[in-house]
Amino acid sequence: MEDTLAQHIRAALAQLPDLPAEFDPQAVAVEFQTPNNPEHGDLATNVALQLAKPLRRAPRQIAEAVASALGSVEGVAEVEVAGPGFINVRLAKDYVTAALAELLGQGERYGRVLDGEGKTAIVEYVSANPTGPLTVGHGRNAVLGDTVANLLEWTGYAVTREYYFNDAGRQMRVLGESVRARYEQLLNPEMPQKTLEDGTVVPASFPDDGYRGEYVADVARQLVEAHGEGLHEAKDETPFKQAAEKAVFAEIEATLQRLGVEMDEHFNERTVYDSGAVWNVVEELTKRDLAYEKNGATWFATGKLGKVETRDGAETPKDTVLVKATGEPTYRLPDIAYHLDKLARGFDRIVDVFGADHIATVPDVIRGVRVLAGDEAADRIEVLIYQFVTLVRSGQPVKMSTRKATYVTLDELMDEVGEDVTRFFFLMRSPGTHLEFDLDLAKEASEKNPVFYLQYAHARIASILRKATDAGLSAEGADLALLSHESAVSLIKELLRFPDEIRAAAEAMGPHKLATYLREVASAFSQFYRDCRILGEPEDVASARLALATATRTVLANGLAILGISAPQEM
RNA sequence: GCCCCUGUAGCUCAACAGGACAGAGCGUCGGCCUCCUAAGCCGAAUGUCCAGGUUCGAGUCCUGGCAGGGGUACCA
Repeated sequence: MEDTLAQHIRAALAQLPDLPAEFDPQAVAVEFQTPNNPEHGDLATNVALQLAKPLRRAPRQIAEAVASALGSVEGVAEVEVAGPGFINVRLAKDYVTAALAELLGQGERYGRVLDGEGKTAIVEYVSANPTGPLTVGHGRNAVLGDTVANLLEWTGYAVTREYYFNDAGRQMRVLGESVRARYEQLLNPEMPQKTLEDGTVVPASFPDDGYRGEYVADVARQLVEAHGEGLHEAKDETPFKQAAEKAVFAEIEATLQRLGVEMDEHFNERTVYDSGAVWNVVEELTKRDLAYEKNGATWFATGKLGKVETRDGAETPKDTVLVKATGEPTYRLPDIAYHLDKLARGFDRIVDVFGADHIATVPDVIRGVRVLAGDEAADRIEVLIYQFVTLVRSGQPVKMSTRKATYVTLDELMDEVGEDVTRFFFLMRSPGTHLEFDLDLAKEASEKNPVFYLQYAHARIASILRKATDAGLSAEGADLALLSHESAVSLIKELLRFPDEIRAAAEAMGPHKLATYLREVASAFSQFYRDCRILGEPEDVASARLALATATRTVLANGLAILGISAPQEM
């Protein structure tokens, strides 16, 4: 519809007298919005206002000319010029009912759009190293990534969900050492102990920055059961590390499954070492004179690529370390190789979901990719940065650290508030805003959580449909033109926005937009429910209203499916 | 110091690539169940951090402050 109107508008513009020579009506971008004030019609455009300056004439004058050309467009009931020059369009009733019939026909496919048809996308998310259970912070990442992946699927993309991890770094070594210390302690409870700065009492061989979570001792216990003292002679922490990795990954997997997150691929960072891709990056950069040795380390000449450091108002080029003097690469190097790998796999869109602490590192990776694979390739990478989650308990912020075990796990959160609430809580806010998670509120007030509002509306409709079926009513062949009540009409219009809302949420990578929209749908339904009874009405009216209820359930169910939240039949 | 993100109702957050009187939830106050789920509906109150600027029009863009978070590492 919007495209049709846009074409008519361009045609009308072309008919205006005395157009400036450089003005091309076909090039005009015509934007429509759905006004928040119903008095302003169903669709509104501000083209006349936008064009006032280039056309050098009054906006209302342009608007009048355009408006008069839209009146005859099929499906348009009324066109008016309002305010400073807005063109407001009201849709014809039969256009609206025809669209509703179309919606009903599509059923569980309703809302799918074809923007990405035939294209592929990869979304990398979670990507927690196996050093401990997933925490609330990982939860935001997991749920955001998963939902963005869903949105891309609904917009036509074939999506791969990938979990990137590193089990070879320093963190893992410390974890292995932590397990070993606990293991030794189990074998010899009398062994010397020490007290860490936070008061924890640990075996003397426990690393000062070791992992203190209970799961570390659990792994140690399992090792004692399986091997007895057999590992006592191990020459390094390797067997302990491997046991820990296995146990932690199993737990992570279970947590994700519970959250409704299922990955397609797990990508081990080691892959880009084993294939030599990492050293290839260094070599290629060196060839281009963009990498060099200094003080025993290998540097990426990001300074030549525009990276600067500002101090006291003076800008100086800033290079970046790729390989430390110890021979150990920094994470940027494998990250570049990993992104080249994703590009080589041919994805049209490459989405990374990162916490705010990655903001500074992203540009380095992009620079590397740009140099080695070109602009087109680099532009295929999109990074969704989300701000941190602040946990609040008893009105106090909780400092979280996996090492110190002062974290709240995702499992604990789900135990307390449920999986649906957990997902919704992470999705209802824009990724760019800090998320304050008040545990007490989430626990105590979980019944008041907005997610129940959506689920309630769905359950209510399901109940009505059951009763209607029992009463022998059917929506089949309903005369939708009978839906004339104001509440019914605005509900229909709300439902018709669904595909656009999905597109908007996908483009912005902002699932919260969909969450907000679904609330509006539920609200519109509640009003319809209040004003228009179904059971007990004359059969033709009941049938039409039943069709509208069915359509509403479709939108709620499809929307909740995208958000990964259950749509209950009863509550 | 410098860079990035954020600052909207008592609290937590929306506001669709600047658009027409800034919207929800929770909380507060007041109404509504002889009728399909009251986990609901209806009504009331409270407002864009501060100072400039651009624009027909600014919560949205620019400049300068102030506040919170994150970066600025041969940690991830």
